[in-house]
Amino acid sequence: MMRRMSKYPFQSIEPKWQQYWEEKKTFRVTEDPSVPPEKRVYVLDMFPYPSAAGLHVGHPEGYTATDIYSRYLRMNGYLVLHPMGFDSFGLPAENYALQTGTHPRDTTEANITYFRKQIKRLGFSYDWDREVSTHEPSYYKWTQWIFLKLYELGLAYMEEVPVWYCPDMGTVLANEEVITTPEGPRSERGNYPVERKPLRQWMLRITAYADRLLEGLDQLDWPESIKAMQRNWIGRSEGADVVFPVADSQEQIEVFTTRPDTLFGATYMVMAPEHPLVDTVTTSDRRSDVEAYREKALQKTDLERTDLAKDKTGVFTGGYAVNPVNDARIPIWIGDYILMNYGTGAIMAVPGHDERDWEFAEKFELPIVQVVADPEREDPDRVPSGSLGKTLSDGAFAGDGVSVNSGHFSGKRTEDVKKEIVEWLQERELGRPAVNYKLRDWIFSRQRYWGEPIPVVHCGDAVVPLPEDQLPLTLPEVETYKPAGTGESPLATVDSWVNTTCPDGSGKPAKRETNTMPQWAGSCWYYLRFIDPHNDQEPAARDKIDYWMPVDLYVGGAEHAVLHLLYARFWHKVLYDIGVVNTDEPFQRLVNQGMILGEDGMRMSKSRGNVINPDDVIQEYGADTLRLYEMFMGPLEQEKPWSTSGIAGVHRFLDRVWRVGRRKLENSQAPDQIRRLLHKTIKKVTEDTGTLNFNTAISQMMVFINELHKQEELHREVWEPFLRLLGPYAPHIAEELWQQAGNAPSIANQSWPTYVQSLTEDEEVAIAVQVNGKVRGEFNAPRDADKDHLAEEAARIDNVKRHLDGKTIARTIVVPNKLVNFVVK
RNA sequence: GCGAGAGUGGUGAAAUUGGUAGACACGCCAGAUUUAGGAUCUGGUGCCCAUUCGAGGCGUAAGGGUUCGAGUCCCUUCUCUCGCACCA
Repeated sequence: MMRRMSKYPFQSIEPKWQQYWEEKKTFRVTEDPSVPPEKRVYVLDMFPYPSAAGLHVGHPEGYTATDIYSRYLRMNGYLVLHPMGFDSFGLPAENYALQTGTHPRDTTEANITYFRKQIKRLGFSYDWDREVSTHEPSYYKWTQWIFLKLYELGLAYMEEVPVWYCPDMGTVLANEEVITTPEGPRSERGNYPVERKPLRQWMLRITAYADRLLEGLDQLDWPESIKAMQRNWIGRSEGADVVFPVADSQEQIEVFTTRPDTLFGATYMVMAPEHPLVDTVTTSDRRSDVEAYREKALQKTDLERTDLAKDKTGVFTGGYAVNPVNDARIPIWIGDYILMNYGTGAIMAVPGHDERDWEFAEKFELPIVQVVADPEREDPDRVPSGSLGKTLSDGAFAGDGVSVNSGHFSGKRTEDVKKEIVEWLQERELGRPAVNYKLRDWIFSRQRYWGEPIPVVHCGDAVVPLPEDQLPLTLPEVETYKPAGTGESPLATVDSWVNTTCPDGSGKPAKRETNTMPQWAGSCWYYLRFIDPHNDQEPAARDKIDYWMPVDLYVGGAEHAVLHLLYARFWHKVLYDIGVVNTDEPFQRLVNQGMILGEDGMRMSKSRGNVINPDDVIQEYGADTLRLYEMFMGPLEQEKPWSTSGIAGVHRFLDRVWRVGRRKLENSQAPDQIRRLLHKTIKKVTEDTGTLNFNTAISQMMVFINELHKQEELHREVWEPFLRLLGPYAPHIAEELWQQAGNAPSIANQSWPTYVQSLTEDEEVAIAVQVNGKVRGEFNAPRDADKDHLAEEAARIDNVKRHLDGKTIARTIVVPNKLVNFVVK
């Protein structure tokens, strides 16, 4: 590799200023009551999991963005809370322990040390006195405390549920941690096969907050896509529960439907194979078929019940139900496309107006009846009652229309029928309005070692929460990190820890809960701990929470769109309800930084060999270059590929800044043109920094430096404001040049430069001249020259004359300071 | 299929309320300086013609519309990315 001949000694400048900031605690922030609320800002990064691989180039992207913004705000007189910490519980450290026997704490803390060092090398303006790590007992004491609150509120409970179990990891995973792959369901982390298994688990009743989680989204300044994903995940749907009596029986089957208006078209029912009434409705002659199907379906849950769903399957139970609106006897089937854990686990099938039911009915030759007509395709009054109308000529019609073949509801619009039919059912106690959610309760326990122990004790069959004064319940040392093999965590093997006495005062022997919390737990509330990181009386003091919350800007990757951001919102709302926090939502504004791809435009990965290591970049070009380059690549939110020559270009800019800065500073007035350019630059950089459009701000600074570079002299009156603009972006070189200009550090404490509007506008402007909308010439005119004058001037241009020659001017449009357009015939 | 977003030079990208498309940077070409250079400096660079002078044509995924004027507004179509995916 060739030696770089840089004249710009970033190798010595950067450590110098990092040390300065650290020693002087330049970025420490304390709550100052004299700062008015609108001048207090909380700027937060998603804290990292300290992996063994160290920082990747994606980390500095978001971190640089918030750093620039924070520095910019400080220079504008804001008090900025800008902390950093580590999400330090998690599976990789435990897997490593499994292989090597190294305590996860040792691995984790070594990784944190390395991460912190790497992050500091980028010169971010964090208040490091507020650093927290979720694995520290002083932190997870309060994670456990919040769990106890959830338990008290009935929001944490135990239940035997079919859960995703991963034999390779010996643990249970949340639905959200399981992904569908061509090989079947797999763990999101590690890509291990997983299977369904009923196990007793801790659950959090997030569904109780479904509506509030949904409604809360409206007031948030978040990307639409993230809000849409959360709405979709919550999956609220309104409809009705309807009761179908089972024929010749006292039993009844309840179904959930979003289309009560199609009730007259329900020609059969389908229940999930696991439905408790299957046995009851099945007739003896159908029993063996039903049993066999059920068996198969239950096995299939281990595989992809959803993936095999392309071809619908099911069997007839032999039983019949009665359609409550028309007393029709309709057959009851079971089919695995009906999920037990949504709605009531049974449906009324309306094949005419539901594609899935249509498919099923076609396959098993079940009757299809049309009960809605599409007025755009046919006249509702002429729909035949015995056969299907035009609306159903190419399959089910699931849209809204006008009811037909529906007794006295016929002729009315879908929307109205929905309402009226539910009222009709309600009067007869055959149904009621109902709401369902796709959102399920959150499976909260993990059979792992490296997580927060769940602070409860099992006294016989009773679950007794640990008293608060016994928190934190710390992790014991263990011999082995292997799961117990019984579906229990490694903690189950530590008798001395598991066996305890019941905290109810009876002193009876009892056993500790051996499950631990998922990694999401610690990250659900870390933003609150940053506010008061050393408080040993409560998670954070309420007055400090009042001072800072909510988070004004939260920046991180879109991969946390649903999980982390939904869980954190849930906890926050609970904390709001019990008075711990002052706001209903934690993160007012969210920005997702786009992923940085490899030079080949592909996702960076070791196997592709396209990984860029930030350490190498800093080594070769310096932290300021890395920061500036990542911001210059393109809009923050956008995905963008790395470019090695692109970073060299940005480095060239800083080199040039440095070389310009070597000139002797003149205290005389700068040329008018330079002063004007400075003011334009201040304006552009101010606006773009405030709106996080860092790429265009940088490009304006480049324009300025390119111009200064052409000059012989350097004037203090333009140089110092420029350095202050550069400061948030490339803080090390800015500090150094600021000092070299004879100023006392730190530039970070300087005020942001202001511009004079009149100086951002040139006295002379270029006016484009168009004939019929095509540019035919250009001339200079004084700013704000009057319209008639501009039109006259424009018409004098030779080329314009040629195009006007022999034609009549029908209209002349003059846009002041911009253009003149002659419309000719 | 549903939901969200995006299509602009060889590349990353700019472009107030509709007002000179391509700022800035990379790459490339030519030149200067240099023992050398992924150094530095100067000039050029959307495409097609002409190439000596621009009084030229075409250009923002495709087609249509509104307008004196459209990357920007409206309609239709296509492509791509991301998310969800039998949720009744």
